[in-house]
Amino acid sequence: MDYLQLKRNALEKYFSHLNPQQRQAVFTVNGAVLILAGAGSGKTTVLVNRIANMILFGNAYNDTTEPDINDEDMAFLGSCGDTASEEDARRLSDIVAVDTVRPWSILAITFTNKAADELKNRLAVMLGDECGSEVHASTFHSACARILRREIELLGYGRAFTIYDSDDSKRLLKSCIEDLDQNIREFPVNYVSYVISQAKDKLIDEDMFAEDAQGDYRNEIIAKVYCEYQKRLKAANALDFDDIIMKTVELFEKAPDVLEHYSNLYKYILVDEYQDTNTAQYRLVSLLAAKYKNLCVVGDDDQSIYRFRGATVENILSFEDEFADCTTIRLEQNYRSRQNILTGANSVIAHNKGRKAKTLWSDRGDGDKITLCAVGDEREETELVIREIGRLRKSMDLKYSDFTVLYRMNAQSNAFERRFSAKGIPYKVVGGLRFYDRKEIRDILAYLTLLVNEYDMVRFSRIINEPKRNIGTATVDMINEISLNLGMSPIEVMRQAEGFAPLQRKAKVLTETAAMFDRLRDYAETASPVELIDEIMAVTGYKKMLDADGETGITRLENIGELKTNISQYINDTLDSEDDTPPSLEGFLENVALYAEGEQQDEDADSVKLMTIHTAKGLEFPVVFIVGMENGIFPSERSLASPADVEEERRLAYVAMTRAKEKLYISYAEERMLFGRTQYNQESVFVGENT
DNA sequence: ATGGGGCTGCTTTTT
DNA sequence: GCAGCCCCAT
Repeated sequence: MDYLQLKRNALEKYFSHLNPQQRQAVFTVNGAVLILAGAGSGKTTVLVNRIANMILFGNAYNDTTEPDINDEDMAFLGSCGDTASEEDARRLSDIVAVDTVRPWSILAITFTNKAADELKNRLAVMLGDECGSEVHASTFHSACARILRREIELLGYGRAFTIYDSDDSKRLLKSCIEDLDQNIREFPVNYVSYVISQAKDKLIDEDMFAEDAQGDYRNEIIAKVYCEYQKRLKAANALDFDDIIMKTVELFEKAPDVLEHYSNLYKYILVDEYQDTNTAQYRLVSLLAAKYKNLCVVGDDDQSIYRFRGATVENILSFEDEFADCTTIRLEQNYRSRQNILTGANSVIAHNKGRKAKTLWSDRGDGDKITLCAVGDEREETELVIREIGRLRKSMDLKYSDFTVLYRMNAQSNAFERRFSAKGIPYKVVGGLRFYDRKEIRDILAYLTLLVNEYDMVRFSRIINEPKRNIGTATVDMINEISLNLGMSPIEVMRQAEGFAPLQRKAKVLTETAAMFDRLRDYAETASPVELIDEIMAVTGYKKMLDADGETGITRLENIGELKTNISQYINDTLDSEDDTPPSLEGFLENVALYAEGEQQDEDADSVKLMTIHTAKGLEFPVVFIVGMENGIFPSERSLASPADVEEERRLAYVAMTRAKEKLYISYAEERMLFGRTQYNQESVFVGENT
């Protein structure tokens, strides 16, 4: 056998735990690659192995040059086993490697921190901790925030910018609408926020929006609000989530040398869940990949369920047109579910038009048929689920944690929670209120933020009278107005309260409070963040306030204790990771803003899981109940009018069905109490489509 | 400036 | 059904 043959055999053996399509994806290193990865097809495994291949062997598999090889190495190539040890891998790499990629030249982008963490962990296992952690695996937002921390001064913001989540940004938006003297009823914050966010997702800035709005009364006003909102964000030295992407694109377009720098740094780019990218993210990736054109995107158009937040399936659908020499690979073997479940899911999704046809298959056997259950009302639905859980626990020896109930809307969890409690069935609602959304946590974080960025007007307004200091809304509005007009920070305005006529009556309390902030800032110079929180709690009277608040006060103090634990953990983790950035308060706050993980849930707890289908994406469970399969619920009432929306709902149904490994139940009720009213629904159109 | 009572409105969610 | 928000009374 010649060298090329031996080399390929050896590499195929090294990756023999993958199927042929997965291996093709792993070996295709250069140029544009589209990996259409069906549900449960081992997508993350492919990503991890592809990165490992790039680092260890580079383009060895497809390279056709024949180097001089000594007999000993040739013999090794012919003999190296399929359970290659790390030593064997090194030697194989020494012999065959061609154009290997340095780990830090790889940018792997995901949507969630969870996905980024999983990628990092599996890379560390496969490549060793050191090499694994050198790969840049992060979310769109943290990758961009990292870049902006270095470069944002080019756009006129300060490097200590704060990141506003949707609650912060809605507060700011509300103040803009009110100050522009608009009727809040006619321009509800949620609506305006949605419109502006949609615009930002499409890279439409306030000037472009104003131009497009000409002649449309509502949009003309929204354009004014948008403009004011951006002005205030900048004054507060803050970016909202959408800005993080949009400003990075703006930076790259304005400063070609900066783009050049990052293009040279990230020579290989991988994007996970590509079907969920929006226009801004698409543009960002295009800009970064334009120079070397090594772009690999992974996704499944059938699992695109985030259209409502700007995701455009078109990005994945048109990828092959965009990159003419693109290699497309389909992963259709499913390692998760029984065939009967997949057959049902395939048959439902086949009703969608304009998709990249895929047919999932499994060699795990047929398994049971999907169980369809018509019930009278939501009460009967819960009884059905409880009965089946009891039955299967006995007959199949399953644990509570093997069961999951999936629903379309959070409001549907209520009926299950009540009945599960009544019957003593342990359950856990996954998702919902997050730790960092709690009032007390947001308040303490607002204090911390102000010590880093005293221009942050939203956080200032949040806590300046919390606990009560007799500084009411009228005074706060006045401070903010002066601050905006003079370009001073609100705290600076308070310091100089004596000098502003409208504030003179309140001057005493204002200067005192400003002095308190100054002392805290001095304290922060030398104290650890945990000590700083204790000092804030004591000095501001926040602790006193909670102490006086009985039960809720105790819980809230406990939560703040939890926050302190999180900070210590962050500091330890950052020290351990030998990252180039040392731990800091700023770093922690960014971490909180971009990594607001949900409630820590003990994975071991033996409980039935309740969650929305959106939350379940990417997860798998032995037994799944999809409940409320009724027109008006699923597909949702609001989607019924638009075929495109119903298609998205159908994809959602597909995601739900493909979560199940062993058994799948689908139920629908004739009558259902929702939002305090009884409604009568027909079975969902999707029910009939699954056979 | 603050607290209480009525009214609305309400998919899906991550960053 | 209920939470959050607005307005009004104190």
